[in-house]
Amino acid sequence: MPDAIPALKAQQSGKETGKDILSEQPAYDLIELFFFAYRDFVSDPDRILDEYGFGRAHHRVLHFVSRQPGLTIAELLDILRITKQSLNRVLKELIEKGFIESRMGTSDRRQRLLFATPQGHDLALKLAKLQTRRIMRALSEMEPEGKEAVSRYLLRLIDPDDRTHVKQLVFGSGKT
Amino acid sequence: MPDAIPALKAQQSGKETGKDILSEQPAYDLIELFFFAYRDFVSDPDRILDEYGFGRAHHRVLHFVSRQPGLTIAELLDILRITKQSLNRVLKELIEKGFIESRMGTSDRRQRLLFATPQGHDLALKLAKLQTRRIMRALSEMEPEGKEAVSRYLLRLIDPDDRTHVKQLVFGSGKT
DNA sequence: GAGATATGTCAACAAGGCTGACATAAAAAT
DNA sequence: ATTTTTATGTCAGCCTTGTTGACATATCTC
Repeated sequence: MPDAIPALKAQQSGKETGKDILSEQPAYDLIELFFFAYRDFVSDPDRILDEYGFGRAHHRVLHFVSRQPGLTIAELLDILRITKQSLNRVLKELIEKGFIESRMGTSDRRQRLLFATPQGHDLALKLAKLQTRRIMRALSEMEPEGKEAVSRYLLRLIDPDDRTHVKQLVFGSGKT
Repeated sequence: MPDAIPALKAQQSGKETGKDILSEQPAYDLIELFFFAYRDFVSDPDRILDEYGFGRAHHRVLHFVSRQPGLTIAELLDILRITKQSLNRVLKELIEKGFIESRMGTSDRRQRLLFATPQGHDLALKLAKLQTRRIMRALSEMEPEGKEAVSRYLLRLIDPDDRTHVKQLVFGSGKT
């Protein structure tokens, strides 16, 4: 990281007020690459979603419901970090159009358990494959350790409090 | 990548219709980690932006103008991929509040060259440092090759057509 | 039975995208 | 020199997706 070098020198030669110099020198490269990568990454599904009259909000909901059959509203809200009113708007549309089904909870009948219909699974898979194509292109020619590094990096960008939760969600159990 | 293994087996044992099996098996882990990481990454600056009456759109504009003094409207539009009307709304506010300055182009007087004011640079730096803290936390205990891998991965997620442009923007010249 | 919890819903609003139409000044082309 | 193209600005209205606040219902828990 070229940006860090002048900072390090400044610190070593003189005295700085900041606590940790390395964290004080902006990592412009990773900040900007993250922006551009995300910009392009989420744009792939847009065209397809459009055909169904859906947006990115629908995509997120459908994705997690498809991945976690039986997800409750509360769990989904915790994943997406939006209000129940916002969620309900898109969820309602997904249900009306037959992509998601809501069943009453068995142990707790106040809960709604969400399931993707076959149609819902199809669409979710289609979109996931599209994004996977981009990911595979980026991973190609990359060592397994490289993929490991990327995975660990992304995981550690997440708020520490959420990491175990996310790990469970993503990997199924609790490893890294 | 555990997801790819069953696919590979399916392909090797039988015959599939898809072109490339590896790209057909959803990389759920990287898809979801990317979502959660981005969610938390962009949330850091929000509180500070709020104090100034700004949103994420203002942040993006300010960031790139601060990083590239003399950026033109057209270049900014190309980076952000939004319409000029959308850009103008937030840009106007940034100029009115004294965070960005717009000067007439010298060689082409139709152009507006954008510059961050000292106040603008201060805010941009403050936000960049905040995000850098998260990045450094994620990179800690990571080998230099790990950081390299992350950087290359993000770069290669970007549309191929844009990569050289982004490289120039991010790294200053044209290396990788 | 009382209170807490999971969800649904109405209404209003804000941010930040979009389209379409039109205006101006300056550069470029003829 | 005139015409055309380009870079930007602006008005008006719309859409998606987020927000808050208030209130309703069913069900679980104590």
